[in-house]
Amino acid sequence: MVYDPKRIEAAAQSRWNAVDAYKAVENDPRFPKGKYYACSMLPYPSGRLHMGHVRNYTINDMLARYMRMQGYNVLMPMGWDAFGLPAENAAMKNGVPPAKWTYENIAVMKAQCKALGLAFDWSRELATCDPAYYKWNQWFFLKMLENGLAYRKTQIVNWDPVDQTVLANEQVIDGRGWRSGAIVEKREIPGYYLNITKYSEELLDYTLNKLPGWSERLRTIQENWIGKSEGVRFAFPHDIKDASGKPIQDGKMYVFTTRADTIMGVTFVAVAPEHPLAARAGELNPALAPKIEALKAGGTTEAELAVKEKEGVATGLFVTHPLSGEQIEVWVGNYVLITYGDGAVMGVPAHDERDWAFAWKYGIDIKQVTHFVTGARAGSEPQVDRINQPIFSAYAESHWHVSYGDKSGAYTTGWIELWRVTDSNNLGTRTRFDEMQQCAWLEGLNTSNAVDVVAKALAEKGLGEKKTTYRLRDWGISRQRYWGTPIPVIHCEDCGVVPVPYEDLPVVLPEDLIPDGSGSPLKTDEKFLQCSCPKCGKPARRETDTMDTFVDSAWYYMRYASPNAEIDGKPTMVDARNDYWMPMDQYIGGIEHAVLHLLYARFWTKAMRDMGMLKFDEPFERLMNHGMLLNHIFFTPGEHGAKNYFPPTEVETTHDEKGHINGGTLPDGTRVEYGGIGKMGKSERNGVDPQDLIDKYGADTARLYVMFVGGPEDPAVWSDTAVEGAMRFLRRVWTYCADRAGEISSAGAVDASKLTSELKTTRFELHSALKQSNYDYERRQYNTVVSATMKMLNTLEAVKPGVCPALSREGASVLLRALYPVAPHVTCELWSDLGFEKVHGSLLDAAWPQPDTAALVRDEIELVLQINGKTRGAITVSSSADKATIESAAAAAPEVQKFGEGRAPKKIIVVPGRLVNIVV
RNA sequence: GCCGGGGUGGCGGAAUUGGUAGACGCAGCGGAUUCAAAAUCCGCCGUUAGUGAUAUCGUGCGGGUUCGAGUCCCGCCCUCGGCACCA
Repeated sequence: MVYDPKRIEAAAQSRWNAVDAYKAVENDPRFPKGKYYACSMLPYPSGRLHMGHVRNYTINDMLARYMRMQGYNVLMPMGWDAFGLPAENAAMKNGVPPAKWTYENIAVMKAQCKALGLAFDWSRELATCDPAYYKWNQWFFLKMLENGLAYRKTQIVNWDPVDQTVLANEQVIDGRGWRSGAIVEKREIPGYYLNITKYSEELLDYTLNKLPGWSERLRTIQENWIGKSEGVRFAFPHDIKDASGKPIQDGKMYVFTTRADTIMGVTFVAVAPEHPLAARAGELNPALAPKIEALKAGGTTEAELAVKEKEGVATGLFVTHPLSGEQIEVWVGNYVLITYGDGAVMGVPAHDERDWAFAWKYGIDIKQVTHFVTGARAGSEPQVDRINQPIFSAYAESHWHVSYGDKSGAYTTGWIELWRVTDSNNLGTRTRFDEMQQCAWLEGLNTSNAVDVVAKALAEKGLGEKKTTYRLRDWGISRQRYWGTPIPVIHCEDCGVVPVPYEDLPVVLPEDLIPDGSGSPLKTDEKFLQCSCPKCGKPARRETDTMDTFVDSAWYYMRYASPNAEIDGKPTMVDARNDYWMPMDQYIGGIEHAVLHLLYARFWTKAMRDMGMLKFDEPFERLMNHGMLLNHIFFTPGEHGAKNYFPPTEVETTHDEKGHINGGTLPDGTRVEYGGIGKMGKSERNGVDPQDLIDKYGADTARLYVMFVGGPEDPAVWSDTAVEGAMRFLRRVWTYCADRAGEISSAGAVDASKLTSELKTTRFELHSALKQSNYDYERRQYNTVVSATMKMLNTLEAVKPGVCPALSREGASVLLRALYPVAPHVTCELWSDLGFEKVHGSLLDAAWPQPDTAALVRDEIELVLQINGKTRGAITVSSSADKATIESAAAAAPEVQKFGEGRAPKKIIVVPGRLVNIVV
């Protein structure tokens, strides 16, 4: 019988279905080791699975099946991130309501998941567009309103003119909307915010110290995102008045700095073009207004890339230095951001790179107030008390280099905080002058002490204090979209904004609307809009904004853990089952969610905890980011630098003399260029449809291939021929078992004492491979797990049928179990065909095979023989040989004479079981 | 610029953490089978020299530690990812 994946896989899947094989139950007595919750990130139902999904879920599936055989009660659920923009776009294009499109996609993708044989517990499936789910988004939103964690405010927001919606900061990439790519505008709009910044410090603390199961890489990304910065916020007093005669900002221009120790070096202040002082300067001097306006242009868009040049204008307005009392001129600078801190900075050209560039350009004083002191090296310290432009030439004459940016050691013009080269032969080591001079009261202090002293001096004058700022902002969740969770509030002419009462939830989103591109159809849907005010009962209007879809994904994994939750007979968001499964033991998903989703989910968890709804601090114990799937890119040049892409399957590749791909030809002979390797995607047309793979080779081959191609976290390049190889291996497994079905199903246990030495070696190799497989399962290096199973088969095939049925039987039983998590269909089929099921029970719950330690012991072992650390041969000794025996055997080896040049051994190093090294 | 990964055959990658570098697979070459092809099976497959046994060099580059370095240390180069006019 030939290997027929279609038949085998359909049969296996229907058997699993019939017994509900993957349903997880809390405290299931079958599993003594307790729970294990392994979950993949919720997919968006875009139409069909792509290879990234296959990889993600196969990793998840291998882990789940392995852990179950280890005795854990495994939960592996699946659901759908079903709200969002693509459904609206598809609706517009096809004239079908988003709901219909979404549910149809879900049906297709669910069928594909089943075809892949993934061990999901479908009884916990959820779709975030289901009112039974999003009701709890609304419910918790109202709770947050009550607790002050959600609030409404008008703010300048990022407005995407194409998508007609507000974007979060993180959804703006290079000044453009993350989906539409349109240049983002600033708009004032009212909306709801969630107070994630309340948890900044806790989120950071856990990121840095309490998430050992997260990669360094991921924690760094989150740390940067939270962006903690400790410094001093203080004011420059002034009496600049607005048009009505009132002092602007109460006569205090605030700035934030991390280097308050350099405050005596301030020679100017710079404000953002949007700052009130800039606006006033424009009013007072109309000639300045257009120049200030021009500085805005460089703000958040192209200019960032194009114009690195610092630009500014002097305003002719002055503020007072809070400590020295000096008059300091206010400049407007294009490098000052209104969105960060107070939109103003103190300018210390001697000690800040940007300030230096700015001052250098406009001829502003540069006043140095700290310098490097090391004294650790011989040679005279440079005498510096004031930096002026000519200082560069002064430095040039000595061996003290002023080095900025240029690693060659040549000095270039640029900002100098006087990095001193400490060793002329070692240009990489730089030391920082770290003590104060010039200001007697700061003399001799290092940076951090000086900051404290300055902060104290400012505090005494009531002008400032130490302050910690974070880059993290509150999470704006209002979206001017239709296909999302309705925000449960009502607008009443008399009472204002009134929350929907809990008992009226959910506010159901009508599912039959079709957006036409002119904004949310909710705005014109009277059936949805009309309601009465919960407070006064008068006719009122519903809120038409819906929630950001990151709300949906912030807690879905807890709903998996407690579907249809209820407490005392009443429906709830989560229940005690959540505390059984959570926190999640292993979360698996793409690195693209490193900040957005993960940070929101962590925040949401902490908010629920603080409302007494759960008992843990963090949702995800361990996190794995599977690598991207890449493929070759081929194209022909089009007009205006555009490229016409061709799927790699249509291209016959050509190679250069080194064997590297350098292009290819299409079936019609057209020459195409090679565009290198890139992420599989629609735009480059280099994606591979998993359905084609399943149809052609079967799910087991598709799974085996994506696991074998590389480490789970590494990027992987697609290869057609490697897929053929995966299929070939499974066919050999099938053939091996089929050819020996008789001897395998009837044989008894191996009697090791009766094996020939050749068969002992075979058994040794089998159990060695098993040992490797188990080791690699534990560290989740699934590509070498596959290697190990291939070794097992290679070893077993070398013994002819009939030679040792007992060993064939043992081999098959080990191989099938080790291979099962990767290729569950074919192994389950063979497990049952060969009669193992009758003895050991279902493969799903069979005991994981352990190597026989006796089989791993050999009578004789080969030790590598090294002479002076170079491998020169090998010696064979008894495995029980002691050190002295090995040493004398090694010393007697002919290689010692040959390579030792007749000298007597000085030293012999024996590494047990590995090698012996003779030093002569 | 700062932070974090990573550089190993023609290719994907392995090396159980300092102990035979290149496991396993792909591609390639030679052979068997076949009327032929596919499929399958057997053998070879880092470099240089040699008919060969074998020797030589070899894990991005330059040093170092060690009996022994892909692995540890110092200094570079390249590459991927994150953050950033963040004050």
